[in-house]
Amino acid sequence: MKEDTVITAVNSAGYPAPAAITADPVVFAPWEGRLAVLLAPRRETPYEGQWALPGGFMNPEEEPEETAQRKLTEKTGIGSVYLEQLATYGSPRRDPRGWIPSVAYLALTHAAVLREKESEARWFPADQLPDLAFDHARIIADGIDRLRGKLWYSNIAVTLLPRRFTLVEARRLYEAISDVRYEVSNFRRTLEQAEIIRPTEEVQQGLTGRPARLYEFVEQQPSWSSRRSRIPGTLRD
Amino acid sequence: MKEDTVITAVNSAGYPAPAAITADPVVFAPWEGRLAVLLAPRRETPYEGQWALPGGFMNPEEEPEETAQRKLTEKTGIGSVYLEQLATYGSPRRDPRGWIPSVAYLALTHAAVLREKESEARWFPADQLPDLAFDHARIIADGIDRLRGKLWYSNIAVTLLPRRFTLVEARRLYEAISDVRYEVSNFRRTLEQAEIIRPTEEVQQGLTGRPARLYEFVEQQPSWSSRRSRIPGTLRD
DNA sequence: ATCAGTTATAGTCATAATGACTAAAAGATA
DNA sequence: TATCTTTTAGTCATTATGACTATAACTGAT
Repeated sequence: MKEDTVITAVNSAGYPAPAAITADPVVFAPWEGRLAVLLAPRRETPYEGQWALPGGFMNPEEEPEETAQRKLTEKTGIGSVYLEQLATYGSPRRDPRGWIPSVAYLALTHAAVLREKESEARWFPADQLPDLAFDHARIIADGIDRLRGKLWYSNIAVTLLPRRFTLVEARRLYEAISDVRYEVSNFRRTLEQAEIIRPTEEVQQGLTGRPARLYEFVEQQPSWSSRRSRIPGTLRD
Repeated sequence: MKEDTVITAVNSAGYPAPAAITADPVVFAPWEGRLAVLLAPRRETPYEGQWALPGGFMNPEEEPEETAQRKLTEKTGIGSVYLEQLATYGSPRRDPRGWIPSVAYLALTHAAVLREKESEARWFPADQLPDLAFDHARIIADGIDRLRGKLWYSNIAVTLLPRRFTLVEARRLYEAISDVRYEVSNFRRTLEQAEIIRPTEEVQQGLTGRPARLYEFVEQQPSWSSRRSRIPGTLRD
């Protein structure tokens, strides 16, 4: 495809159609104590050389979520991750190539799944992003908002931590996402009382100090927490 | 267009493209004490004669949200409503005509905006829906979930009530949406304490009994409530 | 005018949750 | 064994919540 070429499409009924649809995963992971986003360099026009979300064109017969996962694997080598739909960006001017809406996905995983040697993709701290292609900066900002919004009302963080983790690890993650410091003791009480996490029998040997107990998430699949708060009392009967 | 005709599209770069994209508003309003959804009868194949969301095809150069509003007005005569993106339904088999993703919108308004005489659209109780075209039953279910989820954590109900309202009106609405009965006194306390609503000087003369004070929403635009709950104590500094 | 009958508002109060601390436990090291 | 470090495990005053009870403001009938 030549530079500055606008792609168009007309359907068999004679009406203009979108030139294509893309699916773009916004992949988050804890990385060096911070929340990081996975970006891949663009290898083609437009925005060649700039960083972008590791997404791409949907194929016919493909669910958008499948596209997000497939493109993520193609561009970064990363396998199956947690995906939830974020939003669709459909402004007709968001892509210089033409009318190409994008379905964005919130994706969560661990930083370790990326083999940096075998991929051109890289982690970037969520608050220090490079120049991004298309409207991807906006999409990432919306992804961060979603993640923050669900953090304390779901066990969404389950996908960002190993199966067993210490309270310090969990607290660092929550602090990295929300950009707020929590009081250690109350942090544990809140998560335990909301039945988001549960202690196990295991402890982890630290380098120094008392060994930390290992915790696990109560449910395995991310879901909204059952605890209702701020909702007024109901009537019996 | 003939029945059972599949529409296809190929873009100018030679790749298959979606045949079209639609935008579908899920319009809610309080109606006869219940939560109701606005539906319009389909006048064309496929699903001719069945009830469907009042949406339709996006034009090029159009934002999806504009499409949702335009189609709503075309099909029901209703003017500007509150719109927020709900989700995109992109399964390649969701529309028998071909590859046609739909961007669904949550729309909120008052039942009175529909002039029933001048439109074929109708309100249906959200828990008594007729057979629906496409995957619209699923879309509406997701819309109800979204509305319930935000009910107590935002002032989203502002768009469903008149500018000034009584506590009983507000409570009936909250009960209709959440399908839960609330204790009167605690209901008021919760909404006032969360600074979602605020009392005014006015009172409304009822048919019988003590007149009810009129309330208003604190902010005018729907937004997430500032009150943080279940989030553990932070550290000072 | 007074007295029910209604519908709203305005408390009360025991219990639970929250925010801010303090104490103690369990390891490594001097 | 003393000391330093990192975690866990309380304590406690304050606030929020759930479930009631009391009072206020109106209408209509005696």
